[in-house]
Amino acid sequence: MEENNAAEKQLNFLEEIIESGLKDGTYTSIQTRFPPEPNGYLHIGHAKSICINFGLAKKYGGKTNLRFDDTNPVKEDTEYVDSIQEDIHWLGFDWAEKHYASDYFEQLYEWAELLIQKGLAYVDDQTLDQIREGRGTVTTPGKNSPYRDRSVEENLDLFRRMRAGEFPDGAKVLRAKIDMAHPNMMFRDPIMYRILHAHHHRTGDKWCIYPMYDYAHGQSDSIEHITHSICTLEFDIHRPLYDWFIEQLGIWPSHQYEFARLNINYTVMSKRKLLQLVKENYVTGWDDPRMPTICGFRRRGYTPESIKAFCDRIGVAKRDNIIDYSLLEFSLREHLNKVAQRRMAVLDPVKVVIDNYPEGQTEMLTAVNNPECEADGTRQVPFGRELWIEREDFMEVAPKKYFRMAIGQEVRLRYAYFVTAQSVEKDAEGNITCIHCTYDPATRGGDAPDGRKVKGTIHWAPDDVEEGHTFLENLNPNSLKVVTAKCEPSLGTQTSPSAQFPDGIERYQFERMGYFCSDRDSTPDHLVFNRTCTLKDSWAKIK
RNA sequence: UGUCCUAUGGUGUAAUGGUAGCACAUCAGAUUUUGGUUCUGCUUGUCUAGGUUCGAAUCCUGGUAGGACAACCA
Repeated sequence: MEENNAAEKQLNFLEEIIESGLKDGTYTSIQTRFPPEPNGYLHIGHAKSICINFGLAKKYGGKTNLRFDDTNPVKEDTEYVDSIQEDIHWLGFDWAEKHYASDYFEQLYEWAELLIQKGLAYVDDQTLDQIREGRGTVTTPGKNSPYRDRSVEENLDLFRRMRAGEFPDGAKVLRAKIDMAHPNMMFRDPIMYRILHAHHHRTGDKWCIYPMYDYAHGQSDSIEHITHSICTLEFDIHRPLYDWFIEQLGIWPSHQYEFARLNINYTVMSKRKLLQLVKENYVTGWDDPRMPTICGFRRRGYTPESIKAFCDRIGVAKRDNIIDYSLLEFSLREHLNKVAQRRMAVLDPVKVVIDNYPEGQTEMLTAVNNPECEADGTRQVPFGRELWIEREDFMEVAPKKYFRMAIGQEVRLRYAYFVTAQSVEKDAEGNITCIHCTYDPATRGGDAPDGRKVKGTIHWAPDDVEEGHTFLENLNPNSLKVVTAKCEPSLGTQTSPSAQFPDGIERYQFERMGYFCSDRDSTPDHLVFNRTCTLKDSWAKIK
């Protein structure tokens, strides 16, 4: 008990902040939010943020809102708002309230007029380049705009006319009046509104001025009484401005906290780059199984549980990090090992003939569905004189420590018999086309009554009259590899997915080969599986 | 030659002035009708130089290294 308490005491820095605020009465419950911009699909990095925001609220009995940060109509689309909601639900989270920053446009506008009246905002007529130049650099101060000292009346009039659509895009902006020499660039009269005659996915053509992130985010948090506005490190420098708007407006004070974003080695985690992969057709879509998007991982066969377990393991801190991809795979295998039923499929088949097995005979053998879950029971697999094994499971001459099939080396065909290879047939190029074996009828099921052992057990698939009716889409990190495989018939007859997978995606372990899931392109006549990941392979290291 | 953030094994993450722990990875062994799973064990770490203290990963100062900020993006 004490040990458990000690373990629970190991809090991340956000949990510490929350607990101390709860303890000193700063707030009695917490409110978080997940604030995606609907300009792309969610990726594994967003999963971390989702787990933090929803997870923290759940842990401390608070609530989490979903808020679309839709302040830039030219990049946003309803396709993205739909996919984002689907992905959050698939991960197993649900929001207390759903909002859009665009719901607050009117309020934001009124607050902008208030700031103008307080002499804290002005309309600037400078061009984009002039503004950029006037801002200075990180090491040199900026210069005041010649329009900086317009009267409150003139600013109000101009701003209203901006809203009324009297000016073209880029003609004017509304700026906060702070300090053009401030060492934090964010304070050098940041732009609050720009003119954009663009159709918004929710507000249509109602507006032609749109607020900038810095002018919208904190106030949106404030409106929703977000106690902990959690974002990534690059917004750290925005926090003083976030606080400034809230203070000048005198509104409910939300507070922002920053954590280090997720990086995974070998993994592209930039929305912009992922968009490019899709737009330029390097991949088949946002849900291409090679994409690190949530829908990509879903199609690839990852489970929500494994992604959440991963997010749990990586922790939350403020230092930059690069997580080993192997940690993601570990979390995946950990879950799938427990719940995925086993099947046998031969991805790179070579023919085997058991010469002393009666011609024309077939028999049914019993195979365990999941050794990790007895309740999953068993299934029957047809066995006959001719069958298929993996090409890499045979060598004419076995090197040291090679325990698979070789001439004269007895191996077990899983759940079937001990067999010994005797000879091979080859084609003109010298490729093996058929392996001739003998079997020991006394070893039915895979055990020898005389107690003798074999070093290796290999999987196999029965000979199939319908040539190549099963396909496998086999995923490599950098390429799409499609192979035609042989598999046991039970795979084709599966009609209802395991209760373990409420998302309706069938997932299996193909013994000794890896975890695979049915692809949405799969049909009863033409099964398509995606390889989710391989099994750990200690033989590959020995080789 | 600015402001801010960060620095603990290979990778992450704890230790909140008192024995540097956990996970992944790696390596070795045991078990195994999956070279899977499971189990056991090993190796590897406080950026640096001072200071405070009985005692510093932790507090202070300087250095070094990495990162963020100069969109009318979020």
